Order: sequence, then structure tokens, then C-alpha cells
Amino acid sequence: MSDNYHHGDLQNALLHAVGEIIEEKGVGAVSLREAARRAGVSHSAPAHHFGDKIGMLTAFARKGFEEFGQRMQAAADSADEVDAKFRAIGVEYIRFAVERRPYFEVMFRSEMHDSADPDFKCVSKDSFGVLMSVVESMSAEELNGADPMHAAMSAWALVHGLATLWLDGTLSQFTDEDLFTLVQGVFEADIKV
Amino acid sequence: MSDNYHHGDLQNALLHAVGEIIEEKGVGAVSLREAARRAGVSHSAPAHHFGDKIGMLTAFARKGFEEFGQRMQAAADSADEVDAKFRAIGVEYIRFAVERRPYFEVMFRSEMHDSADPDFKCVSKDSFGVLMSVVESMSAEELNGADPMHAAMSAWALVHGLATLWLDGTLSQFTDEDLFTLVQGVFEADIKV
DNA sequence: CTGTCAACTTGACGATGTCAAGATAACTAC
DNA sequence: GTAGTTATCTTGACATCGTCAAGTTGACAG
Repeated sequence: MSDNYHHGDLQNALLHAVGEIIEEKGVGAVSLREAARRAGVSHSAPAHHFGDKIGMLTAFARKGFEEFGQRMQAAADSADEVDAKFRAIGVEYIRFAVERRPYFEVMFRSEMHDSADPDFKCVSKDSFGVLMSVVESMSAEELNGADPMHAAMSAWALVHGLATLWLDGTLSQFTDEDLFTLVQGVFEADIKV
Repeated sequence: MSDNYHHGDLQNALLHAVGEIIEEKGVGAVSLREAARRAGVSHSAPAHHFGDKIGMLTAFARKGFEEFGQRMQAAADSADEVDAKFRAIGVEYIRFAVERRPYFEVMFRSEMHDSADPDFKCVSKDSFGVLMSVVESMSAEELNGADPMHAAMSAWALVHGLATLWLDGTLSQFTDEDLFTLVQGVFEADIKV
């Protein structure tokens, strides 16, 4: 498996390179040719494996969603009380966005992947399922009488909004340690609207 | 002002073209040359006015923030009660994202503009100011004892998350009429976390 | 040893962002 | 009104990009 063929495991090498490129120069700098260069192959080797640029990024997003789903599930399992689970998922969502920014950016930007890809749809749906199953196990009292779907969307939108505002630099006034204090504060704000 | 020079008002013509391109083919399809083509000028005329591609998009984002700020202010002024103002701002935020998607996408994606641009910083800060001033006029009871900053961030993150999840197609299961029902539901969920 | 097939390479094409250099129209000064 | 200046735009070039067609190379089956 190490070098049993021309390269060995080019697909993973290319996806690793994609992550590096995003980390160093942002999502806009991703290119098939640069990924190929970093993996030490010819400029059109990536297209052979992934079809085209979107295909490569979709594979990258899929890999991200697999890790993401596992982390969401682990967060849900880390607590016993349902509201603690709920909170843990929210914190882990933000943590993933900050720690694994390259993944997060490709996973949640429509023009960066092909959302019609069957595998992509599958792993992304699974991740949302973790949140939904937690919300569905909440009592009517814990939900304040809200529809579970609305409650899930509300929580998702809240953490997703925080994550994207943070990544887009709109919250650049805060350091990333402040971010989690902010998250805690936002979670506790619990304002009526 | 109409045709007093070679073109007349090329800058606005180019920004208009940018909006068209995004509407038709998405943010990824924006190019200096395509904008030039639509404005009927040579391929490097845009660079003369905007410096480079990021410069053109930053000008586009600035124009978007001007309209956005006015709509946020109008929403805040549309109601008397402070909580009605608060709600109106939230709905208008989503409405702007849906109705003026090209602007919204460029305004809130870090790689699509230069956030260090002084004018950009100014107009974007102004928009946030509308929300902050509404939150600051809320009583401690209306805030549920929350820090005003946290309350503002919470509300902003919620509507921003909904808007981006919607635009990115993650909520593609809903039609855009459903969206506002969803918004209403999310606003009323008011869950404790 | 030979044939088949997957994994790559090579070379080309049009499109893009950017830069340098030139052309042209408006404005200013006299 | 005419000469000079400046802002506006054009032309041409270059490296890089995504994509495609065709060729090459290595592994494996019979």
C-alpha cells in the first residue's frame, strides 16, 4: 500500500495537498496543478482521479464530513443529560470550524463542491442526523414547546452563523480564545425575540 | 454625465455587470474580462478603475453594504416597540440575503473582498451599528439579563446562519416561501441552551 | 510471453489576471 | 484657440489555470 504502484496512494496525497494549500493561501488558491505539484505528479493526474476540480473539492468535503460527523457523534455521547449533549454539539461545531477550517470552508460553500454528489449527500445528512436525534429526545418542556425541527434549525443556524462570521473575519475584533467565551455568552443569552 | 467621456459611467456599468454575472452563473464566474465584455470595453479597462479583481469585488461589496445599511435602518425605524424593531431587523436581514444574493455573497465572504479596505470597514461597521443601537436600547428585562453585546451577536449569528445555510443550499429542502415560515418558527423557538 | 487495463504523462487549447506601453479624449492655462 | 497635461481606455504580451486528446508505463491474468 505504500508504493506498490506508481505513486502509492495518490488520492489521499492530493487531498492532503488541498488542505495544505487552503491553510497556506486560502480556498481561492486551490488548483489541480498546484495539488499535483505538491504530490509530485504531472499536472493532469488529479483530473484522472477526480474528474475535474469540483470533483477533487467534493472528495475533500466528503473527507471533512466524515471527521465532522464522528466529532459530532462523540460530542453527543460525551454527556448524559440531553441539554448537555445539545451544548456539547454546539461547542464542537465551532471547534471544528476553527480547528479544521479548510474542511469547513469547502464543506459549507455551495460553489466549492457538488452538493448533488450521492456520497456527499449521504455524509452531510448523517451529520445533521446527530443533531436531530438529540433534539428529538428532548422533552416538550426542554424545547419550550417549540417544534423540534425549528429548535434544531435554530441551534444549527446559531452556531453556523457564529462559525462563518468568525471565519470570514467579521468578528476579527475577537481572538480565538475570546471566541469560546463569546460562544458561552451567546448560548446563555437566551433572548426572547 | 451620460456620455461625456469614452464610456460615461464605466464604474457603475462594471458593478452592474458583476451583479448580472453572479445572478446568472454564480460568484465563481466573476471575471474582469467578462465584466468588461458586458460593459462593452476592453479587457483591461476594469483594472484601471479598480486596481485588480479583488478591488472590483470590494467596490461591489461596498455598494451592497450601502443598500444593506439603509434597509437595516429602515427596518429599525418601521416599528415603535424595541422588540418589534429587533424582529424587523432579523427578517430584513434574511430578506436582503435572498433578494440581493449577489451582494450578500460578496459582502460576507472573506476571500471575495478586501476587508482591510477603509471604505469597506466603514460601511460594514455602520450596518452592525444599526443592530447594536437597537439592542442597547433594550431593557435588562427584555435582554433576559444578557450582555447587550452577546445578545446582538446571538441575533446576528442566528439570522446570518439561516441566510448562509439557505444560500449554500444546505436548506434546499425548503422553498423560499417556506424560508420565512421557518424564520418565524426559529424566532419563536426561543430554546434554552 | 502476451494482452489488457488502470495509472499516469505529454502536449495542446482557450480563458483568465496582470502588467507595460501606447492612443485618445477632456480639461486647464494662457 | 491652442498647447500641455491628465485621466480614460486600448493593445499586446506573459504566466497560469482547467480541460481534453493522445500517448506511455507499469501491474496483473492467462
